[in-house]
Amino acid sequence: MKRSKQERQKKLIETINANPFITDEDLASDFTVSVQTIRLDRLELSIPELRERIKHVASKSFEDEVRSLPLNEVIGEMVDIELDQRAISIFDVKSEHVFMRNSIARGHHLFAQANSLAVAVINDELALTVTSTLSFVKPVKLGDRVIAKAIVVSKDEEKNRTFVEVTSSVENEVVFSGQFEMFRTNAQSKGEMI
Amino acid sequence: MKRSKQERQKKLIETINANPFITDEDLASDFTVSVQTIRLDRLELSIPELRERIKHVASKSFEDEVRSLPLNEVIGEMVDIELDQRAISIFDVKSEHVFMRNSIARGHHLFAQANSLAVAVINDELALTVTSTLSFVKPVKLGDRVIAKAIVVSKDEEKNRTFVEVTSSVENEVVFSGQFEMFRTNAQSKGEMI
DNA sequence: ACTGATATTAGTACCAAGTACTAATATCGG
DNA sequence: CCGATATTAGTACTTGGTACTAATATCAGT
Repeated sequence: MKRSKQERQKKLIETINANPFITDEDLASDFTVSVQTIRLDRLELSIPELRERIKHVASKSFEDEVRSLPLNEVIGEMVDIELDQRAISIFDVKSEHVFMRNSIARGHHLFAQANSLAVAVINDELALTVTSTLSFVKPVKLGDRVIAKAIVVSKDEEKNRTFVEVTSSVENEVVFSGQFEMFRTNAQSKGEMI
Repeated sequence: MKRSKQERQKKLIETINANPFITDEDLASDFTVSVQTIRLDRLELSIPELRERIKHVASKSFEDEVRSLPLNEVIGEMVDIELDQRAISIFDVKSEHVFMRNSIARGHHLFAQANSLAVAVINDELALTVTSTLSFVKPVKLGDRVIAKAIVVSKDEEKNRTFVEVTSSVENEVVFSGQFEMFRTNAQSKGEMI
């Protein structure tokens, strides 16, 4: 069954990679060797102990959470905001945002940045996009830093509408612009609503 | 400094949520109480010990690893496509797509579904969105299944433009519609372009 | 068959970060 | 001032290890 040390160690790496949550004891019985052998193997291969492995996976995910959640809140990093007036955010185009073929950013990421900025600039409990008109002026490429500026251009208090204009640029060249008509629940709801 | 037990426990929850990697000892010195007090608190609040917390975070992330990526290709699941004619995709609204406050889907997810469908329906090497006009007709809620239909309405061969109309509905009720003007690199580029 | 090297196993002491439990003090509210 | 609640202290025990020493196995080559 068990071939050489090398072979065991190779499988050990695979096994631990597939399931970092396995203890030395379990590994030992899996490989039908002693716990000490497993520990010597880990030592030689410099594979950390269970608890360190788990911690690593956990902390990695904890950082990612910051990266993946923001798909909820504002897309891009908010650098300036004056509620009901204007807001600015920065969005760095990474490989996960572009078409493989040509490294051009997918439109919905630009929209997401602009739309979430339009939502954020509105000083209210709730803001929803009603309509919008977009213009993708110039392709945005991998590595570009997109700066989006949102400006509140007008309001229709009766209809609970706010009109926001967002312009995104890369190195001072406009790449995208959009007009957003936003619905807002207005300030009656000053009190907490659960 | 320290108010009541309740207050401490409330802050304890917050602290641990913010950083699950903290030990009882560190918590004790943070709150200037004994380690035992912290342990009693955790017991009462049924907060697991550090190692269990870490394990939880790690295993959660281990499963999630699949969910965070799909923002790349088509958003939603393509169920039908006839190139240059029409395409249909389904998108299930999950908790990561909605505003916490009211469980309404964020606009950019609906846009992303529609936009990626508009891109997909175009039978060409490359399709880019040039302009679009959107209408968010009705709020989409957590748990809704959004069906988007894209139809190619016209073409301007000279200008390399294709016009696509996308209508999204939930249970046969229209929730979103968008007109997309798409740019396409046309069929000269039959040969592979790297 | 014998030797030396390499590999494996066994065993001990120790650590971190706990649980579980008992018991002694503090602190507060009526 | 008394009793209840809260806090602290202390001990025994647990997991999943590290670090280290020492005893065996196993194998390869001469």
